[in-house]
Amino acid sequence: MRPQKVLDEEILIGLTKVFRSKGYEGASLQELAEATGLKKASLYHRFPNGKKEMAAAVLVHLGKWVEENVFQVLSDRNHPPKVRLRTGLFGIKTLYNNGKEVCIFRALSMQAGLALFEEQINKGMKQWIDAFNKIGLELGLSPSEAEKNALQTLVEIQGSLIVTKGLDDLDIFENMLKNIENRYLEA
Amino acid sequence: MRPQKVLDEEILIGLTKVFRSKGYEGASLQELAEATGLKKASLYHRFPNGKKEMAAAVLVHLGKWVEENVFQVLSDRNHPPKVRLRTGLFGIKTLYNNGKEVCIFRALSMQAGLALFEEQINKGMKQWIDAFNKIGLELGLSPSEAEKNALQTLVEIQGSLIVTKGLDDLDIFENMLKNIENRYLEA
DNA sequence: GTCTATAGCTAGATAGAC
DNA sequence: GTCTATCTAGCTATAGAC
Repeated sequence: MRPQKVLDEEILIGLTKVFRSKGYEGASLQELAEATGLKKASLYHRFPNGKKEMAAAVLVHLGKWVEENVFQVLSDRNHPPKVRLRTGLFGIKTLYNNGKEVCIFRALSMQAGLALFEEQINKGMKQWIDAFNKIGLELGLSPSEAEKNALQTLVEIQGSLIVTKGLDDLDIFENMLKNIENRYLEA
Repeated sequence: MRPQKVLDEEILIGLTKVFRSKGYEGASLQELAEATGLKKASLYHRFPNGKKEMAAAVLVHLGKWVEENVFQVLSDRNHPPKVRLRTGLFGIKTLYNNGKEVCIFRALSMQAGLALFEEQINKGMKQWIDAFNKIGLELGLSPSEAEKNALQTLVEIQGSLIVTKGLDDLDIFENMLKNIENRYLEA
């Protein structure tokens, strides 16, 4: 076995960067190869099913990151709910690089005909709502309020990312995260 | 002069449909031609600068629709502010076809390197905020509250469109419009 | 496992007849 | 103004040497 020239982790980071900034259709194999430091044919060796598989791998990779740095943090009973909420929101801030980076769901949801992504996106969003629903309950919200707050939180994160980019103003994302935290703590 | 086989309005409707559902990179000249009922070469006769010009025309066309059916409605002094708010929000509901259609800003903001779109998107978002800021003031909000509410409204519209599509649940968009209205009226 | 080279295709865009 | 036919460039993907 010949040693890998580029580690899997580094490849995924490169792929993520390109898909996030260019979207699925906009990301060319050329760019993906350059961003990973591999030649096109080598990328196909790692991902035999081509571009689709690369994008799917990016979704899984980011999903794992969120699982560790957001969902697990929010549900970690070793810490009080308030601390978990704060830490989880910090994970979200990191995920989107303070609002500079786009949500991968958005980047990959624009191309048609790839039902695989739609399902992963649907599942992913449900996980987000579920995670925030639970922390809301632990913070003393009623079931109906917790549910409402969780949906609202997802909407505000997604919406503020769009508006942050459109108006080129990182404060919008930053402030929205603070508002989300305060709404949970005041309740 | 030979008569136009397809009217400008119809062409724009076809182009809009494709760009909105496929995004900029994902929309092929093939599809754009089919959607408009013209052949590719004929499309180039109408839009000599090609795909870029077609997308720009779509932005202008939708911008005019919003100007008429949202901004002018919100600022029409012939009606009381509450009625205007309700009617403007109904225009927004129509614009996005109850949440089934994507925001054109989102559809066109994913491709890189076309500064033209970025500028139009930035300008468009500022207009939205400005319009909601004014109606907020007329409804008796303080300047700082009106500003906050206007930004929040844009975030919630954009975010709810994303989540509505991701979770395939039109109620999310519908309810968010109601929440927006109530927040203004209760203030 | 990585590479060079290239196949096969479709994209965006044009030429020129009518 | 619309069409058929076509160009060229870029795309995704593969073959096969090392």
